[in-house]
Amino acid sequence: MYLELQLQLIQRVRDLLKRQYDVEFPRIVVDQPPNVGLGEYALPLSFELAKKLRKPPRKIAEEIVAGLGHVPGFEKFEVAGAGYINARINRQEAAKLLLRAGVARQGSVTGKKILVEHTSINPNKAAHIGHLRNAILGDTFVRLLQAAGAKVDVQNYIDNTGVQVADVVVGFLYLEKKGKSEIESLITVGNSKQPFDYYCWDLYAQVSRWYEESKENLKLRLQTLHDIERGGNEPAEIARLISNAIIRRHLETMQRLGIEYDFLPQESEILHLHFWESAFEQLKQKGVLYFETEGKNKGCWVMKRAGTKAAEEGAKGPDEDAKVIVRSNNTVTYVGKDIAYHLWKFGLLGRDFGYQRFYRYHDGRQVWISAESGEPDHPHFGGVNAIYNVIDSRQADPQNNVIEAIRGLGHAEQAENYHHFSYEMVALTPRCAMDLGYDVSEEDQKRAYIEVSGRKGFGVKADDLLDSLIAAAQKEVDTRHQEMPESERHGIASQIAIGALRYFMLKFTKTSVIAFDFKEALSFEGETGPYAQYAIVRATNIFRKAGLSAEDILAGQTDLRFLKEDDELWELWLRAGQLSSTVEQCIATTEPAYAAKYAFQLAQQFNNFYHKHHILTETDEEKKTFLLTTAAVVRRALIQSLELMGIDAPSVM
RNA sequence: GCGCCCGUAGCUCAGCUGGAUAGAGCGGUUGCCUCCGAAGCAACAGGCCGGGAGUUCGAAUCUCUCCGGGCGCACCA
Repeated sequence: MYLELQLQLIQRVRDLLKRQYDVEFPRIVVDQPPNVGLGEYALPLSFELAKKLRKPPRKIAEEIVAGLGHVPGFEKFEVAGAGYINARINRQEAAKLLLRAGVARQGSVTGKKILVEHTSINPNKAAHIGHLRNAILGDTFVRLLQAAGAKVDVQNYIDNTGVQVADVVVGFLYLEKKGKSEIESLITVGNSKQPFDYYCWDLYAQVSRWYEESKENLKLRLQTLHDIERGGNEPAEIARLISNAIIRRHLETMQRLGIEYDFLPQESEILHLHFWESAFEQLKQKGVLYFETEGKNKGCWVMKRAGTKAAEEGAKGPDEDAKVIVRSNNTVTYVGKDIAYHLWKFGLLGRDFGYQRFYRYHDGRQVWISAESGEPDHPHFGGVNAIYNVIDSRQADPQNNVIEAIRGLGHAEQAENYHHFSYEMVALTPRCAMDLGYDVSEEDQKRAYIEVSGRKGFGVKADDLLDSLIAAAQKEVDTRHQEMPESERHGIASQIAIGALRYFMLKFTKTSVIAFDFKEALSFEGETGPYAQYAIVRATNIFRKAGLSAEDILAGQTDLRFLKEDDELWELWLRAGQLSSTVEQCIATTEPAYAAKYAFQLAQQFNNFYHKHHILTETDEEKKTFLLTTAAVVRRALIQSLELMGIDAPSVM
């Protein structure tokens, strides 16, 4: 509701400026006045116009107000302060809009086909808190795009032929002397003391230490890596076995959080289906790559590194800054493979994966995985308008190189629609690390935070964290709902735990490093998911107690005149009406944290309202109906805002 | 050396496409459950917005510079 009116207002002002002053304003800034008593929109544009028109801002503001006349949906316009133009919404009309706020999405991404890649954990160990931030950010962004009317494919890239998988293969073959069948029995549920991804977590850390013992050990690593890349040998078969088992574990872990995928493209197929050869031809043809004949990169195919200045004509010597794409031994680097993969995403490669069914969710949704020869009947992936890669900020350089390669091939539009959804890492506070029993050097103890490291086996596993959260939530539920059957209490505890975890990962902006702290993450009070869930439960209880359904109340009649008289109540409605502007804001800035902020603030305002107005004992029937409608409108907006973040609204708490 | 990110209340963070009195949560102090559930509400205390200079009618927000912290810059992925 808020967004629609804002767009209408901007259009009217733009037309007026053109007509009255013959000026074009590319971007008209719209703020909100400090309090709703002054109106719902504030336009500071007269200040900027003052220079151009050589008139005092107040004078300009007055002229604009006079020129605007009546705008549908608005009550009036006023000049305030030194020259603000404040716009007042017609509250009753706006409220009617909000009451029947159907879906009718109309946003910047409506109808677009978008690919979001997230999670992309190396398939060699259990998922940890850093991976959770990635997956939760990605999944929430998917939900935001879908809410705005986009068609979204969710992909989880699997680097199944890289060093990390090779390391675990080395661990099994040379440290534990285990063969295929023994590994198979470790994978099979019931045959091992711990889940396979946990087992590999420890083995991976062990191998990393073992490498430091001798150069010989490192040789085995390289040899194993080459075997896996080539395929058709025992290490490669074991790698496939491990990778598939770990991917299943990751899918299960993420499923606990309500995170699902459509397609798992694997590096093995990018190699074996010769995606690179096709990309290489294009890159050579367009001159994006050139063969270096001197300097340190002699004998390699290289490209100009993104962000570096183009070498001037007279510059002597080779561009030592260049990024190597094909090594002098003719093998292709990671960025090279990534270029090919991203050409595929945009449908520019001229090749496709084979597809096989891999995993099926309870709701029937099917996850596909890449294969050399796939099933004949499969959905089509790739060939999208825009992509978002949820990848941590440390990979900004390689990501930019891929973008520049695509631009260099002449695909300027695709390069513009290639978004590196960059976020900062999750780290542990030294305190937290020591509590977990890790040895922390004196040097590290002085730091604000220590990076999580799979290689060192240093971190908090996703499943462990979720288990602790569920246990903590269940303790609370148990004391409040002794009458409930255990399974039901567990279900609610899970919803609360997921709410707490997902909200925790979303409340920080992407650019902020999360210094993980158990106390904060395990909290259900204050700015948390459960706080917002609790507000919904309170609203639900009102309707339950009154024997009414919130849906019926929304469909029924109510006297909206109270909105004219009470600024606080109107503010609540207004906030509820800002849900779609929040979605747009999140998408435009690729920042889901705004959705978290919005949900919390709305819940806060609702709790305030709940405390102030005792609805069920209200004696004025008209007022009572209106208050019930208010609760229903806010409840619906709260539920929708939590849905955007993948957080359920429990029936009770 | 070059590039990116961060520095706002005791702690953790919002606010940064310049705009009206700098916000929240936690922690601290103090109130509020015969009343729709207190996982809640209210109040108080707490800030040269890292330092300096500049642009502007106006700067936490933009520019420059310095200081402090983090992360990148492989013929690794």
